[in-house]
Amino acid sequence: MISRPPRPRERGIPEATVARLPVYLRALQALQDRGTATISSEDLAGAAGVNSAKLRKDLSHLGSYGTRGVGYEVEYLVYQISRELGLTQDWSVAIVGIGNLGRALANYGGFGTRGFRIAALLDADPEVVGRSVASLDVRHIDNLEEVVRDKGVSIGVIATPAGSAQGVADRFVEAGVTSILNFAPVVLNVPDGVDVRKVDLSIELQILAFHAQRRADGDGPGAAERAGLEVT
Amino acid sequence: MISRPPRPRERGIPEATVARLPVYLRALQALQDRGTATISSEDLAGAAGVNSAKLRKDLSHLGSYGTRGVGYEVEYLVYQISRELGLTQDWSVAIVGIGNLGRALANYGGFGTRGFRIAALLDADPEVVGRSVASLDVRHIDNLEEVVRDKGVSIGVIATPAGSAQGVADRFVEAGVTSILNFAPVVLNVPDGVDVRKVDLSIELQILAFHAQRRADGDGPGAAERAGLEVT
DNA sequence: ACGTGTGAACACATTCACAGCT
DNA sequence: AGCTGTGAATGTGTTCACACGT
Repeated sequence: MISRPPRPRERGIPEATVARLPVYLRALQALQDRGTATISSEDLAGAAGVNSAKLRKDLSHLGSYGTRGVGYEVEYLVYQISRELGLTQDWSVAIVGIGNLGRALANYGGFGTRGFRIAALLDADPEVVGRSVASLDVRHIDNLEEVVRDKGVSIGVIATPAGSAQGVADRFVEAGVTSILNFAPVVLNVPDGVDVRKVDLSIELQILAFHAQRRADGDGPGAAERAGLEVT
Repeated sequence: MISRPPRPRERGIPEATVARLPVYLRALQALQDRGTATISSEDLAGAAGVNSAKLRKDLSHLGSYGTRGVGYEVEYLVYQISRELGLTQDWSVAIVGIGNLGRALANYGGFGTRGFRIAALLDADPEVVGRSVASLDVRHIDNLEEVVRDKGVSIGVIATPAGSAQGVADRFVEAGVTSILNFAPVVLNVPDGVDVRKVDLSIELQILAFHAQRRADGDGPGAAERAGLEVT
């Protein structure tokens, strides 16, 4: 029903909390779809794979949105978290590098259940430019600045080979894009004020290998200690 | 030249350090390719996008592999980090879900410059089963247990739709796989002793949106505070 | 009676700054 | 003289346990 008075809300939500809010949001949306109206921190924590104290502390950073003795109203929490994450507005995304990965990203429909809109697909390869992917024409990378301006792109996704990534990042930054999601296996250099996040398959595999080796090595003392751990 | 005496090496490398070792390794391999023999913490830190104190503390957890007044021998460090991460042995990987993303993963050649071998591709869709992707035949998911056993799979990659992910995870676990990399947007439930890492596009976008909104909102005070931040 | 919200204790991670080795 | 390795200081994140409101 989303009708309670808007809360004052403190500044400065911890980074670790921000990283978990999308997980809570997804769990809440699933509950909403199932028609659940209210949920306790214990149950929501279970669905999100964290412990309940952490969940309560996280939510407390957004304001006092629960009811003691009862729990949280699902619909209201969905709204509050969405608003906090900036999902009540639409973000325009451009993807550069329409190889296998770029295509996978372009076709990935459920972009967090709304909040994001793919505005353009760009590539340098004349073989790829002009093709239609996910009902969008792939345009040449030379149009990057124009596309960013005309479509109001605020998030740039880099899915190019490693060698091209820094150049694309530079052009994004130059064009005024201050949020970049990088899938290329390189460390990007960007000026202050630009926010880069990276997703790196081989790093994740290497971390898994490290723990797997630990389990095989030591086996005995404190072997299964890191069970169920997730990316943080 | 890899010839110095093997160091004792302490137990228990901090998780945050483990997550950065692959980044250092990649930077070092690039240096090695360029023929650099020796590097200071300052320079390596620059290449890896961290500060030098952090880099030195990280490396100190592996042992005393530097030379005061000089720096680190590139080749030796590459070897030590590789060994620590378990990359001196080969890990057999099975990918389940050969959609756009699964194909992208299968074709992603540089699997951290060796250490990982794709042993099998599996899918439930009869339309996809039997096709050849990245020079491997896609096999039906029903063969999961057999493939895990026969190919010695130790890392399972889940690239299925959200609805199928938990079922696949259960089968991996049942078959004895204790390392899982999950690309499906769900929280996986696994028993203790199983290590799950997740990669989630929409979570990354939502975190970017949060910071972008902050920059737009507050703008003035402490606006560009989170510049250049990366996934940790 | 129940479950949230939160101070206090603890654990982990980063940064500083310099002693100690080459 | 220069750069590593590391204690000490600081900052961040997690968990505990219970007071408080409903």
